[in-house]
Amino acid sequence: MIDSSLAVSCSNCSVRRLCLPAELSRADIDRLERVTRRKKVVKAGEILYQSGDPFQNLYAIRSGSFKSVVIAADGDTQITHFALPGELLGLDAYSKRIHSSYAEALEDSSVCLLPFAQLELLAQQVPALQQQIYSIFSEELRQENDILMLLGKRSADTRLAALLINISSRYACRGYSCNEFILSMPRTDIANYLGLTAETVSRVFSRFHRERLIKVDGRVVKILDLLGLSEVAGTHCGYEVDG
Amino acid sequence: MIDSSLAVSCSNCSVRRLCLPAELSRADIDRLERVTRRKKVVKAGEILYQSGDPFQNLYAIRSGSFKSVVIAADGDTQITHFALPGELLGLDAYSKRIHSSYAEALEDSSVCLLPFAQLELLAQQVPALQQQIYSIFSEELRQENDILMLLGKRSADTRLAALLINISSRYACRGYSCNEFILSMPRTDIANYLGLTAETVSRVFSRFHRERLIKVDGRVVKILDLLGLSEVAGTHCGYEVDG
DNA sequence: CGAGTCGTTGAGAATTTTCAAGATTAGTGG
DNA sequence: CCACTAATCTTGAAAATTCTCAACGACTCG
Repeated sequence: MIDSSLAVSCSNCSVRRLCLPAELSRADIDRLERVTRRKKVVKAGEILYQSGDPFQNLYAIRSGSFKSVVIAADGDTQITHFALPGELLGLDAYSKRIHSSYAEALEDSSVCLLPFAQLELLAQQVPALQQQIYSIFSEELRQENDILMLLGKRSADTRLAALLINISSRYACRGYSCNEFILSMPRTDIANYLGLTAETVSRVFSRFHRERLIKVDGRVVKILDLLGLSEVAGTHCGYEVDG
Repeated sequence: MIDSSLAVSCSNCSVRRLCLPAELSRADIDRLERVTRRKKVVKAGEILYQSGDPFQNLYAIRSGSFKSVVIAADGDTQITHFALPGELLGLDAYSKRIHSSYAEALEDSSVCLLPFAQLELLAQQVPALQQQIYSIFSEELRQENDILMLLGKRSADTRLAALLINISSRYACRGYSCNEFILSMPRTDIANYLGLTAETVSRVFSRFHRERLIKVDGRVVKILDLLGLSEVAGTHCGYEVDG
């Protein structure tokens, strides 16, 4: 259960601001690190938390990736997020104290457990931490806007291009390569997420490949022409992409 | 600028929990109400805040409705939210201290201004208020999941049905009629939001009408067969609809 | 009253899905 | 290490859906 290797350094982590706020005293940092020390390994296909589970932790992804999935009344499932290394899972469960979606590892992954109750207590005593938590919530909402923008697109081309740029940018933010990466999710998951069929997703991948926008080999994607891809997407999806 | 009529009573407001937390002392409530007293009237088509504006307030909608719109790199616009009476606008701007979308009134509206800086200060002294703010952030994220679910649907029918149920449920939550309501946004806005064209939206409305799922007269919608509509939507979109 | 916006409907064009078959990859057990 | 099974991915062709372009009526606002 406990993983001692540090696949994602804390300095590249989305919760770095939370774990290592600049204005904390040494004593506060120690207290915080005591709270955020627990790690967990989740194998590909395993569930991190189930829909209906009580809310206890936030999860910071140290390595690997997850999908969050909501189950509809009729049993249909809808993928609502792909979570990448350095990102957070579970924030939406606070208000109801219950997870309304489940999170499944797309590959062997490792997460950092953040017990929210303890975090909350500490934040009451440390205003800087308080503000970090607001920031994280708010940033999460802002990134949702990028996703809504992506899903509001009408054509399959546009949506897939926007998704690729979105993922690329999110890797860039964490210091990973933004030109070449592995899509850890199967085509069916991408299709579900984008409101398309797996066949359409596959065809668009092939076409992008033929048009030399990207190089695709199974789940390995290399972006060859970011500008061209951006034009197809018609957006930067909210992320700044520098050279 | 200041509106003295109370179109939405505070007890029906989404921020009621924020404005009137149960565990506050009389003195704290007074302090809070001093902070949340300012109101603003926004006429149909007017902008509440512009993209790029500095973040200062949250806005609780007392009456009327808004759309939030993101402008893409290529000038394309994407509607990311419809905000109804009792709901909040602006939470996503906290982290960057700047609004990344603009909010436009869909009809003559009235909002309650919540200066976040002051709210934040007060929250540091009142843990109950702190938790309400987390709750509001988190609830906002959870509702985003409902929207992602809706946009992940593949057919126009399903998406529009899901949107109608979503809006109906949101009215129900605030104590308004969930069977009959006015869609304050034009068809083009619904289409933009759902990733469809206005013509398709119009056609689906007509079909739903013919199939006696709803009664449509321009922007007035009456739900005749909620169960049937839910079946088309394939989901309750996260809201419980009783009776 | 006239101009403009909004909503509806039709018909052909374009896109996407569906259904089906093969190719490739991944995982398993011998 | 190989063979075998299962899952994933790709591609094709026909069917279904949605979009585009166009026309027209209803409504609103100067």
